[in-house]
Amino acid sequence: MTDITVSLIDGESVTVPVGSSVQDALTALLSNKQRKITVAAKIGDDIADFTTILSADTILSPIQIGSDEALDILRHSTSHIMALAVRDVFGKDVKVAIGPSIENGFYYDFLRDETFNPEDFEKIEARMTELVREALPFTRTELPSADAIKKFSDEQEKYKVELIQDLDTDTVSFYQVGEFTDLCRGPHLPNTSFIKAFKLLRVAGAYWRGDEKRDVLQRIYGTAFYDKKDLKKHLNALEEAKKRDHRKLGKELELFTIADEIGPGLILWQPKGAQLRRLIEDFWKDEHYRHDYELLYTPHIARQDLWKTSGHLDFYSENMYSSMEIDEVQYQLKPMNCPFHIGIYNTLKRSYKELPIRWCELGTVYRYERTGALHGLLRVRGFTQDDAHIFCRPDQLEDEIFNILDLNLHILKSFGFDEYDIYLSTRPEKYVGSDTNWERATGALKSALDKKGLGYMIDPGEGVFYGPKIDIKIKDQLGRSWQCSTIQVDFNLPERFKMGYTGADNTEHQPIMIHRALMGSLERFIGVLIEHYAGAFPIWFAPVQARIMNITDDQADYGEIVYKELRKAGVRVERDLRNEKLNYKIREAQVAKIPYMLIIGDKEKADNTVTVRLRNGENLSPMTVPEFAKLIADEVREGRGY
RNA sequence: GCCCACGUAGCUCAGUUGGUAGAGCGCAUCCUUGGUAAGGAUGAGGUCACCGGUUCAACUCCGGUCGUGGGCUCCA
Repeated sequence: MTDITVSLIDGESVTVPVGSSVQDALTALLSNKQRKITVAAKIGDDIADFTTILSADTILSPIQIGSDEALDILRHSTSHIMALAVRDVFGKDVKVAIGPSIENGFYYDFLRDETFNPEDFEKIEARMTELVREALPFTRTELPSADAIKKFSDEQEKYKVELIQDLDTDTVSFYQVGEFTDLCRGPHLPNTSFIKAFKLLRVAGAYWRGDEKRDVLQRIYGTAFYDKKDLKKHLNALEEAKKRDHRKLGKELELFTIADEIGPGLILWQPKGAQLRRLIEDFWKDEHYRHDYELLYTPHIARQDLWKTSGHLDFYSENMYSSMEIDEVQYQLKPMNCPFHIGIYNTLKRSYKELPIRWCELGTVYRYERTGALHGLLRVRGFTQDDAHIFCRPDQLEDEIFNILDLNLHILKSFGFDEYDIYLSTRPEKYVGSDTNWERATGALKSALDKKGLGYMIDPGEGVFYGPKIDIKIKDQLGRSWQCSTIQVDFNLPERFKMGYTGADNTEHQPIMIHRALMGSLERFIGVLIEHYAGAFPIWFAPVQARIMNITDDQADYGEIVYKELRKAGVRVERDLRNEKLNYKIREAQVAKIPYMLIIGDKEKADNTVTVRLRNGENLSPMTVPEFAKLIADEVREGRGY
């Protein structure tokens, strides 16, 4: 038997006998102690199965522990182990569906009459630990599809039967670990001993194949790592995210509330939340003015006919609230602001010289969301979009998109977001508008992104039926992504509302319309801001910038004077002049995440100063009230950018 | 909407096998006047989400309604 030499991606090579598999090559590799432990390998772009027979010209790239791919393989394998453990503990009456790896973990869907509870988790985890300790190998086999269907029919595994039927291939592969043989493409770990750390996290209902008309399965979520430290780190991150939950902080910091008697998905802004929102709105309006936008206000309801013309009644009615009758005419609550802006456009005959027109509005809209979809500030039924519509000529489109991106990134950056995932969505199967227009618009979006130097991913066919769009997801301090900004080209509404302008050639043309929201909605954006800053907002938009606290009652009168002076100077200041110990007052201010604590005792009163404590515990030397007001003003100017 | 869990004082939560409720924080009053993360005492707060049923008796058991949370988008 002759040997073959398999090249490795890094230029090395390994020699194995003819007929060897990937596993043999990996084993040979592992004997070289210099290399890190490998859990799988890739041939080209495909993850190679261990049983794949190698040829001499194969280029193998080993997947090292620590890579994202290795984590996927680990988690997918752990889901098999969990399924095996579940059936060991609860019997084969538990039917299995699918068990993929997902971001940060894995799940497996089961059909079982009783529900899984936390005590069950302990039993399952205990059994999993035993299985891991046994270092059970994962072995691959293949069967003709017909035989596989028979096998699973005999075992009454109807989900597996359906999966194979839908695959429509001649043969299917299986992986066996212990007693559990699962339909699976692989790849898997060499054996279970690679699973060093795992944890089951929660159980939730999930429809078979995501279809709400089909069986509801029980989905057990878990996560796994190659190292116990990584698991601990991940669990700590989950804890940290919990602490930052905007619903929890919103209550603790008295920012907003949602009341049963008022209704789900309807936000009540408390004074501090309202202040926070006002500061954001003011900044937004100022920035739009500086970027040559005009501000609009429009009503919350409109005649139903408007929504017929716009087409919303045809394609959006399930998200709209039912109509109300006023003077025998039907009116409906607005789910979008666009038709109103168009209404303003259409009140005058427009010339090409007027374009582009840039109109913005903080427009409050109402949309029906299913109760199960509601979530704090992030998904609500009444919300305020930071909306704008730009009406322009085709030759202006690219510049306008560029300007929007410019303003968009500037605003996001001002709030501390400078990492983004950008998606460009192209023409879907069903669409309106000419192919030429679509191509031109998509090209304009692309070149604006390129000019701005922004990397982006293409979401093919994910555009809205009326035009292509750019979506921007921002990343918060914990690295989580949030969809906020959207920029959409629209060929539909200008047509439906018969919008026009007179061109230089004295004939009528149709303007292009751009919809865009940068923060998405104030509700969502503030929700994300709360989590991003964990409630400790920068000075320039912190609802409270400073709190005055006296040491004894003797300085209460001085505290009042300082309070009035700072308030006049425009500082957002509170006073805590209660008969309490300083320690106690500092603790409360600290919990409330107040940026500056102004401490006044006899010394400060005599010198006409305040002692400044920062929320990080640091102290500044005493300063006069005007000095402190200037410090705040400077910091605000720096944060706002001017 | 669907599945599971949950709903007790303003907040965070206890409440054993059915016998109409507790703690801490907060709040009020008093004592204390204390220099950088909780001083002490006393007291007031509850139709146990709502509606109905079982029972001599329901916060507790059963049914319904409303609301909240985790999911239902990642597809061998």
